Amino acid sequence: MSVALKPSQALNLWRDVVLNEVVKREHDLTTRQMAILLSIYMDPPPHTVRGLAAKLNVTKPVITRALDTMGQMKLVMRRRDPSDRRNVIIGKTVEGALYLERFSDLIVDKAKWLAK
Amino acid sequence: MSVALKPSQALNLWRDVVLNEVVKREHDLTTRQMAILLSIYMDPPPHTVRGLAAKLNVTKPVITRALDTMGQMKLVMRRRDPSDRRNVIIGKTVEGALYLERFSDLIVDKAKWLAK
DNA sequence: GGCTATCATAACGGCTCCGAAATTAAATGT
DNA sequence: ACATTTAATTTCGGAGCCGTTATGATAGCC
Repeated sequence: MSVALKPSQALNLWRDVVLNEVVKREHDLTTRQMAILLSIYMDPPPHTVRGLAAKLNVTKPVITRALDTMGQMKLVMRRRDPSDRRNVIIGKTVEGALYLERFSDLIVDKAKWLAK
Repeated sequence: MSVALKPSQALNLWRDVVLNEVVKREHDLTTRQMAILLSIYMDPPPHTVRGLAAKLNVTKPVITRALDTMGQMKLVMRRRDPSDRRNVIIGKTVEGALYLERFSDLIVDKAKWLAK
């Protein structure tokens, strides 16, 4: 099953959601940070700095710094990989899950009213 | 008619699109710039600095600077309002329309494969 | 043990954005 | 005509993110 969406509906949806995020100013994540956050929560684990950097096509310090920022916001968690202590395993948090839950509700709600 | 979308589909859609934009690195717009751009192209004109600032709940310099940046990218256009020369009327460009057309195609395409 | 490779982070300089306050220009009121 | 109001911009100091390069710590190989 697929989700049918017309071009103008897509742009209106994007405008509604982005506008809502800007006005709300809750966490003020950059596009890269959002991509990292969604990858962590929606892609199968484990997630490492190296893996995320490769996926996003950015350098590793970009990931490290984004994790610093989002870690302070409690949206993600870091811990050392016990089996190879060079690696850092990136994990979810309750706050992060709640944030994305609210975010998805917003998208679903805006989508509902698109072609009304 | 409405667009049915489940929470996990919404987040997967967002991840796909945002990831694509990050990897592509075409214009690298901030969230605020994207909100401004989409408002200009999807909301009924006329658009002014003051109006956009009020809509996004930001100060006017934020709008002025975003228009500087996106003007250099040829995504938007500025001209004085002839009937009240204090106002600046913000308009669309061919490049901006093409950019958003490609962007909407991306969203539509990603949406198509969501629940496959 | 010692060499090399790998992973993440820290340090550095550069760029862009931010909000607040000051400035310029145009319209309006008296 | 002149003071006030309104719109947009410029200026200023500060904060955050960027990529490159250097550093530290762990693992694997001989």
